Amino acid sequence: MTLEKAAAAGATRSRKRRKMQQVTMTEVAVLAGVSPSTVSLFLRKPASVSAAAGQEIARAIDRLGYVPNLVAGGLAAAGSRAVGIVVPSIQNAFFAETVSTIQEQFAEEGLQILLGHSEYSERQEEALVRTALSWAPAAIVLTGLSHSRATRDLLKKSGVPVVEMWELGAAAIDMAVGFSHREAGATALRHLASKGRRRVAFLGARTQEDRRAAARAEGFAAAAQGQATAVVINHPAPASAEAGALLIARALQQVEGLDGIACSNDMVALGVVFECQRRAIAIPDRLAVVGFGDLGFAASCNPPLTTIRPSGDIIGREVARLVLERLRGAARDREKTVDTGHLLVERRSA
Amino acid sequence: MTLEKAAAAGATRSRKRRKMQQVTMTEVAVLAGVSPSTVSLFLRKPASVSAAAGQEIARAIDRLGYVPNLVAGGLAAAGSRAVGIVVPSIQNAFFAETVSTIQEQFAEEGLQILLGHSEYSERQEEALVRTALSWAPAAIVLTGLSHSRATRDLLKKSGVPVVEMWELGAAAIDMAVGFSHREAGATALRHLASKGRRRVAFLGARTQEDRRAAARAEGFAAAAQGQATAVVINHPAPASAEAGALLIARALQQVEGLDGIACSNDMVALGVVFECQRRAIAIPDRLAVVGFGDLGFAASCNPPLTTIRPSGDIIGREVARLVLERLRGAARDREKTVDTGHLLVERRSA
DNA sequence: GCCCGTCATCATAGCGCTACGATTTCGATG
DNA sequence: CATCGAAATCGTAGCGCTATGATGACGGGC
Repeated sequence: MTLEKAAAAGATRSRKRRKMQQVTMTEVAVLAGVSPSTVSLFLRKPASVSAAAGQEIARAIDRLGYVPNLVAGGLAAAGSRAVGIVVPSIQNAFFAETVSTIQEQFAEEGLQILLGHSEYSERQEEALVRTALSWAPAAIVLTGLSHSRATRDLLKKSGVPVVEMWELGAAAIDMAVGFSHREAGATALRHLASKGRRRVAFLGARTQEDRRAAARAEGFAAAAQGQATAVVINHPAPASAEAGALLIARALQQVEGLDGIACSNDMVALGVVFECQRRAIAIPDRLAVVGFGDLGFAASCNPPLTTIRPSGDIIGREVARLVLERLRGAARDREKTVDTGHLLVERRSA
Repeated sequence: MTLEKAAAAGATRSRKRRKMQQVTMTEVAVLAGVSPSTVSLFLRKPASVSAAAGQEIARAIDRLGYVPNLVAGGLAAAGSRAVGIVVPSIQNAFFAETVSTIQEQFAEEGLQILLGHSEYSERQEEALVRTALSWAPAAIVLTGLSHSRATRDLLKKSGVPVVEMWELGAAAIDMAVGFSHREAGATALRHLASKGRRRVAFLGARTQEDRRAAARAEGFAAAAQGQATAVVINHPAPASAEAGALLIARALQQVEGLDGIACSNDMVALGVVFECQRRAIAIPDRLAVVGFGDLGFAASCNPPLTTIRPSGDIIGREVARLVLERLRGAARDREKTVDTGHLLVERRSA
């Protein structure tokens, strides 16, 4: 009996867990001569701690090199200061710009970004959302409005703020920031038509997967009614200059007297420009070219590229703003969508 | 017995905390008819749970829509399944490719990426590392070998595995994957020299901040000794086609009889190509151009761009491999550095 | 001098999960 | 059929922090 008890006690005592931290908040508290609660309070709301105590705590933190443990904090507070972001591709300059802007805005607020890319697959997106939710994130940012049923359910059930970006038009899960790609496509068509182009083509890359590129193609085709003869030509590979060269070759072959081109991406337009140089097709005289994206090189091109600017940076800023406002307690139905529009940047190519 | 329980319940009663979770592991365990430990074990090492129990648990998870809480898991396990990655810029295609590859590799292992960009500032890098460490990450991946003293100290003290990528040459904190930029610069010079170019220039963007671009410039200049007259021209803005156009204009003005150019980035080379088209300077006949990066458009250019491929994807793969091996228990001194080298891709421009 | 409101600080009880060691189960063996 | 070892399962004690409600300290008004 007594033996057993002693043995049990001994067993319990020998139980050791590896700590993850060398310096904890408690140690800071001890050194500062306050309680851990006060240290925690100081870290979260410095204003509600007296100046004297605050100074003491700050000194102790500095002296000990204390690094707060957000994992423990997140558990205790029932929610972490991380935001999950899922984009189709990190390598796509559009999303890179947006993610970059969001990260900047968040860094100031101490929010971390959990990033994933889905390769335009709803299945992968779902897996990424699932992982992100495992982190009890403060919010989740997705690209576009098309998601698997399971993704939507998961998100709704979790109650986490959700922002869908880069697309507007269909119903959003929670909040949305973006613009209508249909309209952007229509803008391209109208611009070409205004330049007297009547036999035009839309060159798309990966439109089976990229619903937004597909929407631009649709908008382009729809706006052509009675204005011009429009065809849509697609390439299954990701947008690239190479795809552009291939697509323009096919367009030239397919459309007799082709005189205008809209591309789903400036990279594709760049390929068109290169291929036209090779074939000595004058841009814009014989062929007008409109891009999409207003990527860095668009202005330096020969000729400078007329393109549609989606303003990925503004999208990023607005996404960050919505998330931040929600975190600061804005009502769930405060502001649901932001239309960032699109801008036709007219240069020389069309 | 009953009284005690009641008393305890009474004391606790008024205290309420908001739960972060609707479905917990305990509920899964109850439904599956096993203990929480077994569920946890199943989730981490399915092989060490009997097939029958495993099936039951899987069914319960599915039925309840259970989403594991990695925040709690991370706290209990003294370390999370997140990896902090800091790159100078997400918008830079080099790093985008590497991060993209790393993310793919990690997704399969259930590792999350915490991403930040430092804008080439050691101060910002330090802040990002500090935040990342707050997440008790499984590893931290940094770009380059130059970091603030505080960053190095922080990292060393934390004991977290560190991989520095995209650069080799100086001492690494822990592990490193990359290549010598000095050598890459030398390769560019040697290639130009082999083509008989004797009056050459290196066009760099942002070399005060981008130490790697600076190293390429140095390697280029050093290799020129006795081979050619080399100058280095720099532009303070980030690499872009526009910068390329500006730089080549300055180079042409500065160097009489200029016949060879190496660029710190394919984007800069693209600007050079455009500007030369405008000025009717024949590439490569009058001016040979070597880029860096082998970005998507390099092969479609007019003329196709001779460039140096740094293999950002291979770097990403190797980074992921080193991290994964370390997590699986490889010794801290198992393998420290991986040289991914660089590859001259000869096309038509030089 | 007493009461009360305000502000700063504190003690405590978990957040949901995992590691550890203990315990049980079960087939194989002598 | 008892014995043993391996495999499967379980009970428990935290991981480090924050939210909550309680306590103390202080000052103004009566």
